[in-house]
Amino acid sequence: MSDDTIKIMIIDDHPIVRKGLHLVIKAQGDMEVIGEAGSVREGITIVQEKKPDLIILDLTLPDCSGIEFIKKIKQLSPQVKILVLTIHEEEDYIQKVLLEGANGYLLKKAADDELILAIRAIMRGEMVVDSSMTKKLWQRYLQPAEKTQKSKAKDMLSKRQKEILILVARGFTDKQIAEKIHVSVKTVESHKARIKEKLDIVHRSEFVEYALEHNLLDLHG
Amino acid sequence: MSDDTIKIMIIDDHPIVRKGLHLVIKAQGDMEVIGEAGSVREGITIVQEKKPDLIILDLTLPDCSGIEFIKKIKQLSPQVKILVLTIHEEEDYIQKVLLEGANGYLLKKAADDELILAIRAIMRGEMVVDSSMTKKLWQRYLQPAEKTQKSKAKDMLSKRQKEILILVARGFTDKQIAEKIHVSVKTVESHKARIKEKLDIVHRSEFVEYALEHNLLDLHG
DNA sequence: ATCCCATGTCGGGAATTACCTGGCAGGAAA
DNA sequence: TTTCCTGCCAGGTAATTCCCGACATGGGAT
Repeated sequence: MSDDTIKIMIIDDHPIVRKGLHLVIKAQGDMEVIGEAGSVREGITIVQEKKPDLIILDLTLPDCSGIEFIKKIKQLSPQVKILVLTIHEEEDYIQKVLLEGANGYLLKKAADDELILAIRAIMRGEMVVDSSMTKKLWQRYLQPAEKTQKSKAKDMLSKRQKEILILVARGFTDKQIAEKIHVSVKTVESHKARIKEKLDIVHRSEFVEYALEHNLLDLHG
Repeated sequence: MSDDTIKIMIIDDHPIVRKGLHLVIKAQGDMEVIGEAGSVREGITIVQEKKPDLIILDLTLPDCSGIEFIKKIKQLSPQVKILVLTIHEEEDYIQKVLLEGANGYLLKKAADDELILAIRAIMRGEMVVDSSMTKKLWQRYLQPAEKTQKSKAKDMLSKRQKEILILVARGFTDKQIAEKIHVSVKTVESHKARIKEKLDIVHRSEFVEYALEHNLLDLHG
């Protein structure tokens, strides 16, 4: 801790990517990879043991979402810097990630020297966001309440509503949904009605569109 | 060409992954990376100039599908080996890729020494498939006609049927679809009925499921 | 040449589903 | 405490989908 070597830890479920990052970092004189992990479980253990200065984190981990991980890490050791490195260009992710306390958000399509620059910037206390994402960020924040509210609507939907939104988008009828969640068809209908009101939508296809845009579908039960 | 160094080219749109691969390969004594590209256009040019022995190819490229690329390369220089390295675990991909003449299919979650082993195996003339995919392959080929036909059904669906399948999955009503493609509601209905028969499905949700499994949705018009 | 069959195009009428209006209870927020 | 939001539910009506058909066309097999 006394020397100024930056202790870095890599969490990514693709060994090849880990290796690449490892080698890129090792090529720098003042950085050192002190741990690698392919899952959240491993990750947390190693973080506690090795106490890295900075964690390079891929969001799509097998056991749980990277966002949960950020939350946990920031609880355990708030001083550790987190650089998210991902393929996701969706706006939702970056907002959540930054709100959870990540210090940087870089896309995997970034060049490797961008990564090094980002690490140094973060260690100086700056926040780094991939340039191709900043445009989207600006759009989001410069937009007046109107659309912004809709964008935030996912968070405004209750758990139940989000649940039903997804089931509708997956093509289930109200009846099927009612059976799935053990309520009457009428209840499902009124939930749907309120979702429609909130999101200002009319057609079923807009449920799908919304779910698609917010990555609520993606192959699973 | 006279010495036995394996000349490798990397095509992947993530520079960090490229770097990683590059460094992993360079660490071997008998391999050399003679070119990198982040897109198909670049890729083809470099292949023609540098004449690599083996191409490591990511399927998700910005300008066009990796499958098209394989086709082109195999036309231009049939002797070049192609190792597909991807995150896609879907069965569809691997089948197409191998049919197009790829010599290997590895997932990015593979370890880096697996990659090296794969390269050597391919250069010996073997075919390499990621172990986590082989199970799926077996399932596919061991299954009697019944389900296999369903798997192949996507190709068996007519253009019109596929078009309608997607629209249904996107949540449009028959009426809306009819307007979109300028036919009567009744026509849409009979198309749907025939799709259902072919795919042996009953509910709308199965349209969505099918479309999701076959990557027919993914954010676009 | 002829038959077969998948495809693309339609209807009528029945069955199912979704929508609108309205109500009620409980909890959180103001 | 009052208001707002949520989750729950019904009746009646409108819309959608399903199940029976139909017919013309064009490619493949016999």
